[in-house]
Amino acid sequence: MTEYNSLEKIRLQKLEELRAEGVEPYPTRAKRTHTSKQAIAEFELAEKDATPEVQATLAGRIRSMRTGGKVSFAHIEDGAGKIQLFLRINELNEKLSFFNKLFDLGDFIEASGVMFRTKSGEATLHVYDFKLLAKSVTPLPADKDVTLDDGTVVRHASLDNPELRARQRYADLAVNPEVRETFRKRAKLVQALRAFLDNHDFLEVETPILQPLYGGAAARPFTTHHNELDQDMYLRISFELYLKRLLVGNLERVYEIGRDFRNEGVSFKHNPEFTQLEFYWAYADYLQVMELTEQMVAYAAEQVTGSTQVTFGEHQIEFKPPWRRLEMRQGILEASGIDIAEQTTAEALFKAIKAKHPNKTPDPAATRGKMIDFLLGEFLEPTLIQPTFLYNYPRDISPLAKSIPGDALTVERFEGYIAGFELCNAFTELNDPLDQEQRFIEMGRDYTNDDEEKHPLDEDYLRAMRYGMPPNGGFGMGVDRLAMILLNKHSIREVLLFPALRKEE
RNA sequence: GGCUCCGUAGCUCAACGGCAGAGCAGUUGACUCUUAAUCAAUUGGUUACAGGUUCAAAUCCUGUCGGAGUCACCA
Repeated sequence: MTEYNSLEKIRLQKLEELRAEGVEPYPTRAKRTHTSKQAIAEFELAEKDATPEVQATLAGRIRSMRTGGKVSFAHIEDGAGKIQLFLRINELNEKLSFFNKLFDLGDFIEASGVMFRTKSGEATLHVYDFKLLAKSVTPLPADKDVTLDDGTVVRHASLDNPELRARQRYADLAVNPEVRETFRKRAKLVQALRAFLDNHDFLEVETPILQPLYGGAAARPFTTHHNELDQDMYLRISFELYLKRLLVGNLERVYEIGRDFRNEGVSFKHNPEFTQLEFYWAYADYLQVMELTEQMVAYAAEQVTGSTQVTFGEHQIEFKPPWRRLEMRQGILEASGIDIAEQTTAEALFKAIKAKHPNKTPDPAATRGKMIDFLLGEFLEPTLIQPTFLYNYPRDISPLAKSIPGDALTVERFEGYIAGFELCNAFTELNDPLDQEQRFIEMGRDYTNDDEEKHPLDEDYLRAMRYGMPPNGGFGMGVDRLAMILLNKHSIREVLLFPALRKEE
């Protein structure tokens, strides 16, 4: 049974009074002829005539009320904006006090009347009749600023608590217009990415989220169970292996935008489910993917913000191609003073790091690739503020990427870095089934200490590859992270409508 | 998971061993052009939860729950 607080009890009482007056507080249908924006625009146009006559029926939520005995004002807010209502006893008679007494902030109403301009100059609907559309029982968080006696203005942010804002995103959206704007822009971002790929002849596809075997990344999966099949299933950790199966099927350019699930830590840049974009491009290599990537992201930035240059915290980020290209060996050499090409084994590399940076050493049991990744994260990554393609990665941490001809330790892979963190990951895809099988086996050996993290060997994927897979370039990007950068939000929770939270109570 | 900080009225916050407060919101009344309306009066609390120390606990201690930050983890 719901327990109501004192404010809610008062509103429930009003709800009963409304019913007693014969007013249905939740009528089935609403009517409107104009949005707030349309009504104002139409009125401003009509004002050029001597006698503007714009009749309108508006619908929206009451956001402020200034009630009086014989005249009241209110603002309602709809999807397009806010508009003021003017209610006068002359037209409404006893309905005015009915409005003053029984209507509350947060109620949805429908109001009909004629547009006019108040003495203070605001385009306003002179209300001839109104109707309740939905009673609000729980008050929305108050939003108002107050000037104190000493003259200082205290802004009472309507809803500021990050936990409440995330848990009750509906209330956050209802009272914080800038939050609505953030999510409109996020939608625009996804639209722009989709439009860009569509225009480049990529086919949008949907592959299984619920999979008998997970793969395509090194991450712990969520596990579930299908009752009728009596079989464990996994929520996907990447789209990669399914999308590449489609290349075997002669679909030359495919992409998917959807949700990945990784059963790992939560942080300002990690949510257990996140939106991923992956595409695979037959007959292309990672250099061509690089070019397409910088074009795509620049296009998206422009569509979302109107410019290829955006502000992220203290940084001005310029997305206009071409982006900086930095070979990983060179980047790590400059950032840490260690040349990974000279250290061809894990043992040698560990010694070199320990000699140079005794306070910053990786796990001595790590593979060479993991140590290189450590150097990258520790020394190089924080310095990559402007969009940068870091390319040529160690083979042993890239089991799905193709080796550089003549270099057994390195693969054709790049990651895009912006504002000091990883945005995307791409490579010339491995299409040799025998090499791929070998890599799976190697991964299994490297990860034996941690069962959940090892790359499971996907027999069906190898079978698909044996039919023949065209050479291709593949790409993956965290859409939430791009949204963070474009919208200048420093936590992934700010760009997710409903971020993962522990359950209440 | 480790460490640090936080949880007080519907919302935003004070009080930091000595009577639990303010602004907004709410309630009652006044006001026929208000607009972050104004004026007068007024309601609202198991201080997240459980235990302990103390003459006295929102305040100090322990535990639990939830959150934030950070580290670890995360190609």
